[in-house]
Amino acid sequence: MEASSDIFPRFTELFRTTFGLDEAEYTRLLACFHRRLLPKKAYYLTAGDVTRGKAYLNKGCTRTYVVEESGKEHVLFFSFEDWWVGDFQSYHTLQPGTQYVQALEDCELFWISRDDFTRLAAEIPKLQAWDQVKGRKSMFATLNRLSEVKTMNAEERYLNLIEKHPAINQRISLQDIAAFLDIEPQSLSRMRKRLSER
Amino acid sequence: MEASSDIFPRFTELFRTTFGLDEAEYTRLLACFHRRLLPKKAYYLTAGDVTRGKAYLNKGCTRTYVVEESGKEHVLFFSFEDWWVGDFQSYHTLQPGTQYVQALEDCELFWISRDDFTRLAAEIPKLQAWDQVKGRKSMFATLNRLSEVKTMNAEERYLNLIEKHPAINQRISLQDIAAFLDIEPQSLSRMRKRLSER
DNA sequence: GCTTCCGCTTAACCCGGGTTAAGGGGAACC
DNA sequence: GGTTCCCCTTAACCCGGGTTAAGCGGAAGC
Repeated sequence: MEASSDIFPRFTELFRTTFGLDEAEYTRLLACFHRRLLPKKAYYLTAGDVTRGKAYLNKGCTRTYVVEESGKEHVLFFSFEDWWVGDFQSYHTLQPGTQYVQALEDCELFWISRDDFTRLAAEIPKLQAWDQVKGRKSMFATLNRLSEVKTMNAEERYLNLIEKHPAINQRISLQDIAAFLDIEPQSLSRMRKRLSER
Repeated sequence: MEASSDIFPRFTELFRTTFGLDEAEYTRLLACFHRRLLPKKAYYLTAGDVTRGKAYLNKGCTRTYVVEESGKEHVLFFSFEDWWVGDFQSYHTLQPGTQYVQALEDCELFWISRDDFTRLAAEIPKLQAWDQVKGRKSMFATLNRLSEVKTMNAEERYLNLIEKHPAINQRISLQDIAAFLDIEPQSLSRMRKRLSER
C-alpha cells in the first residue's frame, strides 16, 4: 500500500503520532499492508479458517460471532472504523478458529500477513510494543464484557449498548443486536416496545 | 525463597523444564519470590486495590469475583493449585482494580513484586516470553468463557463445570458455585434435585 | 404490476430462574 | 447440652424471555 494520509488519517495517526514510528519505519510498515474490500454480507473469516494475518477496519462494520450446535448465532462483538478484526486465538495458535467475522456493510480493510508482521515487529521494537499493548487492551475489553454479561440482564445490556453506540440502531439490524444480547429478535422487539411505553 | 523442589514440584517444573531456565536463572528468580499464607476467607485482593505483583497458587483454591451495585456477587472464575491469581487489568494499568480474590481454603502463595518481575523479565528473555504466552493463554480462556456464558444456559454450564472439575462439589460450596453460574443458591439446589431425579 | 422474500411486530402460552418464606441439620460457641 | 448461626433444601408465586404462529410492509425479482 502507498502512503496517502488523506485516505486513512486514523491509521496514519495511530502509527505515526500515537506509536511514534518515524517516516522510514512507517513507509516500510505501509508497504506490507494490502487494501482489501469486503462487500456487505461477505465473510472475512469463518469457523475452521486459520487466521493468516491482521486486518485494520478502515471503513464499514462487522460482527464477530460463534455458532452453537443448534445453529443459533451469538455475536461476541461488533467492530467499527479504526478497530482490528480477526480471531485472536487462531492467529496465535495457528489452529482453525471458531469465530465468524462478517461484513454488515461494505467494508475496507488494510490487511497484513502474520509473517510480514512478525518480521517487522522483530525489526521495529515500537511495533512489538504496540502489539503487546493492543493484546492487553483487548484482554481488558474481553474481561469487562465477561463481567457485563454476568452482571447485567438483557435490558441493562441493551441500554448499555445504545449508550455506548447511540447510532447503532441506524447501522445494525434488530436481529444482529438480538444475537449480541443473546435473546430472540421477538424479545428485543417486545423490549423496545416496553421501553418506549415508559 | 530458597530452592527446595520437594515442596513445590510443579512450580520448579514449570520454570526449569517447561520454560527451560537454567540453574542460575531459576535461583535468581526464586530469590525474588516470597511465600505467603492466606487463611480461609481472607482476601488476596479487594476492589480498589492496586495489584503490586503476581501470585502463584501452590496450595488451596480461591474465587475471583466482582460485585454489582445491588451487592450481588458474581464469580468470574475459581483458581486451584498451579494457577496464577491477580487482577490482570490492575497489574498492567496500575489503576485500582474491580476484582476480589478470596481464599476458599487455607492457601499458600508464591508472590513476586511487579518491579522484581519486570526487572528479571528484562534480564531473562525466556521469562519475558513465558509472561507473554501466559497472557495469551488467559486471553484464550477469557474469550472461551465469554462464548460459554453467551451460548449455554445455567444447567449446561453446571454440567460443563462438574465435567471439567469432577470434585468441585467437595471443595466449593453451593453458594459459590451458584455465584459462578449467575443463579441464586435456591435455583442451583432445585437444579441438582431435578438432575438427580433423571 | 404482481409475487416473493425478508425484516420487524404482536400475541398467546410455556418454562426456567428470581423472590420470598419457612424449615432442617450440622458445626461452633457459650 | 443447649443455643445460635450458617448452609442447604423445599415450596409457592411471579416475571422475563423462549417458542410458536400469524400478519404487515417494504424491497427485490419476475
